[in-house]
Amino acid sequence: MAAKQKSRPTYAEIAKLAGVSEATVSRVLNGDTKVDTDRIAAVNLAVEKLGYKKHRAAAALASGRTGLIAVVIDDDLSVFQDPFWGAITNGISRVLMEHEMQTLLLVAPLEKLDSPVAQYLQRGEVDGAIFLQLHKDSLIKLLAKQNLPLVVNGTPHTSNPFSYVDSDNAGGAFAAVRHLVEKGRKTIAMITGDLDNTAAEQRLDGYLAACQELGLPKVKGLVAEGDWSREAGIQHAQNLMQKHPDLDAIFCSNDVMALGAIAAILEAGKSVPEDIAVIGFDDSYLAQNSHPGLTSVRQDIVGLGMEAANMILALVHGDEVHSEILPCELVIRETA
Amino acid sequence: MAAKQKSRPTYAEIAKLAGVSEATVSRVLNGDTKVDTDRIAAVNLAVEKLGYKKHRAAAALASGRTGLIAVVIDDDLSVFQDPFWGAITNGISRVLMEHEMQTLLLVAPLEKLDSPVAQYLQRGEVDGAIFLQLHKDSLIKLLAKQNLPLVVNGTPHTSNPFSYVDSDNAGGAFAAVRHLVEKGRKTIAMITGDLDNTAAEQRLDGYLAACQELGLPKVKGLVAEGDWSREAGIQHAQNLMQKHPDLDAIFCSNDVMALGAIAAILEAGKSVPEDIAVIGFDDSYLAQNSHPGLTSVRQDIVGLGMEAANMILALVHGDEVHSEILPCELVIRETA
DNA sequence: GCTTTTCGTGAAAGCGATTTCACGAAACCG
DNA sequence: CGGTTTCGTGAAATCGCTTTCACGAAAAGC
Repeated sequence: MAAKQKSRPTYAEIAKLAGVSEATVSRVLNGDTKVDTDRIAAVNLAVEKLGYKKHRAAAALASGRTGLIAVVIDDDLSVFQDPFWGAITNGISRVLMEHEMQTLLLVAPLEKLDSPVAQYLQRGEVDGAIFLQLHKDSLIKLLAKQNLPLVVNGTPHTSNPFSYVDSDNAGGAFAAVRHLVEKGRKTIAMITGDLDNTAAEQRLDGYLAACQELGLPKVKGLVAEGDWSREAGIQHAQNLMQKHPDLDAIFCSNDVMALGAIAAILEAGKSVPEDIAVIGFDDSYLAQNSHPGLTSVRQDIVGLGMEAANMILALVHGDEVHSEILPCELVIRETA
Repeated sequence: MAAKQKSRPTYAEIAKLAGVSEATVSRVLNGDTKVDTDRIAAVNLAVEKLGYKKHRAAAALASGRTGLIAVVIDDDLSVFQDPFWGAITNGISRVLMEHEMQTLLLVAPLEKLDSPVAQYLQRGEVDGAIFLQLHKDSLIKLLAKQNLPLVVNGTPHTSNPFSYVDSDNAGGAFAAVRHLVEKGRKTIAMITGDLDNTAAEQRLDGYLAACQELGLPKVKGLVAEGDWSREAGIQHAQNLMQKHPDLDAIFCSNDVMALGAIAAILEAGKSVPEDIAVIGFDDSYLAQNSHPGLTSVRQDIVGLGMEAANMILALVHGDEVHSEILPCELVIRETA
């Protein structure tokens, strides 16, 4: 049924060939240092000669460690279209593979604490888990309590003790606003993402901090809460233009809304960036292929993935880790 | 080191509670029908009561079946940005999960036959593999020879005996051209993808077939071979406009090139779709968020994934399968 | 009605690693 | 220099499930 292999070598054969016991083979292969140097060499030689590779299932059964790290994706429909998780998973996978660990993909709705995925994770079938697109903390808390090594992508809402990786959303937003100011823009609006989301919140914080520190006059009504959608971009851009005739820049919390805003601006007979400059966030495919080219804040998504993987490896290994914030970079194109 | 569980129930406990032997428990849990009905019920009841879940590693060790299906992604850099594989992997993952199988992600360069991934696959650590973005057939052939159940996404180059899933690329292209003709377009050019790629080839075939069947006059030089990039779209659109002043439509083999073409057309002072209509392929994020809205051929990517998963399940189960071609759908927006 | 199949079942032998435990040798101690 | 530790090592138990095998009972065949 399964593929037939020319039966793989086992510890028994290595032990015989190297003239040691199976226990010693295990010690060598698991990096136990308290083994005679000659024996280590002998075992390694035998391993080499036989082309031996560990049988994962057997190792997992005996040791309780599976060599698997789950990448958990909270599945709502938006996920299908968003290249973000592809990139981050890619980064994770590379790092894990280098360390002989495998990436197990778990895509499922996580709303319930007793969902199949939740149960699966509690069952010890993976050595650790990396959560992407986290909406609620409850499951994580539960798992953390059970000592499952965990890393979260994105800053958690509550100040919980779990480690996370995130982009410097505030810093990226700050850089965007600074760029606009340097270009002489005076009335800079922002269309935020869904503010339930910590990333959206942080980007708003960065915008507000920049406005303050760079001495922009405080104007009411320049911040509009969007929901990441193109429609929100269009709608809010229209409103903003109407309410603020002197509006000369809009910073959007993602590229989709930025493109929506640009469409609305052009529709209104104004030009980008001459009349109104626009900056997006993510430097997605969209920004790179839009016309005119969208200036946007780039996150190092693959880097986030690699960092997350390194953290989980450390945790599994029993080391302490601290959360990581990766810098963002402003990519300047034509719209600002 | 690994998470500590309150020790899970085992066959021993189920057997005792149900008053049968462990062998019978195994039979029931693996769907062996030749067991007394009462005993089946008793076992199921015990399983329920104890909240038992099979220990995968143990089952894998004993049976040689791992319950894992590898999703293999040939890793070149473009993968990072392309939402395609995220969507298809998502489709795969859902179906597998429903069948208690797990999705193992393998992202790595596959150029060599002795790469780590290649070795891994040959080692029987997965029950089957689904290949995405296949560039060369050699590895697949090797694995097929070793009886590893395989499904490929995309039509293979050579007519090999492995099963595959693909979109009806030719049909999609045909529909695009037909739409253009129905809109009264007379001089329809095509910018293809990299023609080493079977999808690009099939889309070209569809275009050519449509031209012929719909009675378009044969004009030399209306087909330009691109490479999927925005730059190719720009460049070829410029050339085409120059060589064919009466050009009134361009069909592109993907959305990225279509957006490039549109940029070039606008740059040349012409309008879309009034002067020149443009249709892309993929109905990606880009098409949905572009301005003006890009008419594009949609593939059912998640459907491809689900189909691939069903096929691999059948193969693992020992059933025969036949390759699947899923229909494409033209999504009409503003550019054509 | 007696032999031959078939059928359901449990005992027990793996699957291939890991890990505990005990033992002899070497190193350390006072 | 006797005695206690430490150290490297192998034998053997173990992980939890699957599967073969043999056996008694029931069904079928003559």
